[in-house]
Amino acid sequence: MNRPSHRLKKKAPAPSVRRALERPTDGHSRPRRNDTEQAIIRAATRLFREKGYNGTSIADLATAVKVRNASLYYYISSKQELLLRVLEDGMRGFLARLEEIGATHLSSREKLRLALENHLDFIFQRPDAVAVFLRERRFLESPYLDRYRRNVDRYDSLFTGILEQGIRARQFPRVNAKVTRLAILGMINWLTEWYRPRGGLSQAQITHILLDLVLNRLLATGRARALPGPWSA
Amino acid sequence: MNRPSHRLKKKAPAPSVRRALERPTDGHSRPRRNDTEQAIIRAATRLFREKGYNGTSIADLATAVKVRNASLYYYISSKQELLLRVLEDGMRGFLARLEEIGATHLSSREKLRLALENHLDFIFQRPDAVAVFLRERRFLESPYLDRYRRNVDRYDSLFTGILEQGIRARQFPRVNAKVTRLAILGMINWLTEWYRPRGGLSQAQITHILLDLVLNRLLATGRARALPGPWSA
DNA sequence: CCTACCGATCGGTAGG
DNA sequence: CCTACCGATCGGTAGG
Repeated sequence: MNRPSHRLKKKAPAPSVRRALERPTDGHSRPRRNDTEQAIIRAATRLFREKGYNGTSIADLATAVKVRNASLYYYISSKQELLLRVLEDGMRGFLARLEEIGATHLSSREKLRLALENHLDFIFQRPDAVAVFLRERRFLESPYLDRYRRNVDRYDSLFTGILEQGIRARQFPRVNAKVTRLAILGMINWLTEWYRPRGGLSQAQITHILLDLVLNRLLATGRARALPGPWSA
Repeated sequence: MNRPSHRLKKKAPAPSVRRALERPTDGHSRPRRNDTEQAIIRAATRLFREKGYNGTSIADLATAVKVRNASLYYYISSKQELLLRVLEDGMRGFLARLEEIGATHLSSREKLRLALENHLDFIFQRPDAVAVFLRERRFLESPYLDRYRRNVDRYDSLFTGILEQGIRARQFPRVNAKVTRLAILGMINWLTEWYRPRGGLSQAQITHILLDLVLNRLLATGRARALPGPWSA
């Protein structure tokens, strides 16, 4: 494959000029700093999911955002810091909602239902962010890791709290809390590996089936067994 | 940090010589080709799990195996081929056993129990291989990917077959087979993310709890509910 | 946000 | 299984 000739001749307009030419002249033209920052984080999220953190180069990201490699360092200080920001951006809303649920005075069963719905909604709405969280956070190193670990711990402890409270209150059967928590998270998180928007099942169907599996089967108390839903066969 | 001086002086013995000196002079000294090949594949499995495929360099691997970078290419033809061999090495025994189980004339419930035990045994015995299979196989490219895909498909279809047969035979409740299969695999595969040999639970305990969750709760028919085991609370 | 540039490392080859 | 070597790419910096 031939190199593009402007690599050699250095005659073609630089990206910023090209963008200005392509941009509609309707007034709200120049992207603000925050817009570009957000664009970088979202593009990185998508690329990190697709190619992995270590498989994504700064050049890949610059191409996706349509700036020069070096320009990215106007917005981020390192690739590690970018990973941190991708993770925090992805986690923020999710964790806030889980905190709310934990703070209500609903029954453990209702809390768990809401927590699982929150979890599933999030996977459907930001699948790339969740996949990066699950697969790539292990590549975060000190000092970024330390700052981030609290988020993960908080998430674990909120979830565990709901489950253990429910077991103590006899709203759930006397299962092993630790393994059951991890089993439930495994069921749910595994969605990021197989869910595709054009698959045979809608988001509502999948949510219904999984909630039924967890609440009415895995954690059935022997009393309240729901009827099978329309999609359960 | 200072470079080791032999980098500059080129006086220290080369690795092969050093190994010969360190080797006990008891007769069975020189490793055979197959031994070295196997050592490479096992070291790669461990490194790919620890650092990811893209995070592991040929130099990392050469260091682990104690040969020069270039020497690895006497045994493998490319990093991609190495990944393929790591995956095949990890999958072989597992798949063979699953085939055996599928070919028996046991009930679906018994087949599923054996399939899950096989799956769990494998995670406990070869955690690195399973983790690499789950996380890194997506980095396998054509033409290696094509050759490998059949293994994955076979594994899926064997597992699905057992579950669907059991649902048709009314040995399992009328759950959605696809989602339930993925939920069970998620529960089990998630083990690779959290199991640590020095954790609070033994392999036997975890196996017992997870089998109880799947067979007696998730797939309870309403008739046979096992008593809670000694570790279930 | 750009041009210009860099040392380190990457996977891999030639030839023995 | 080694020495010697390579072109490409890596994440990142200087200076504007």
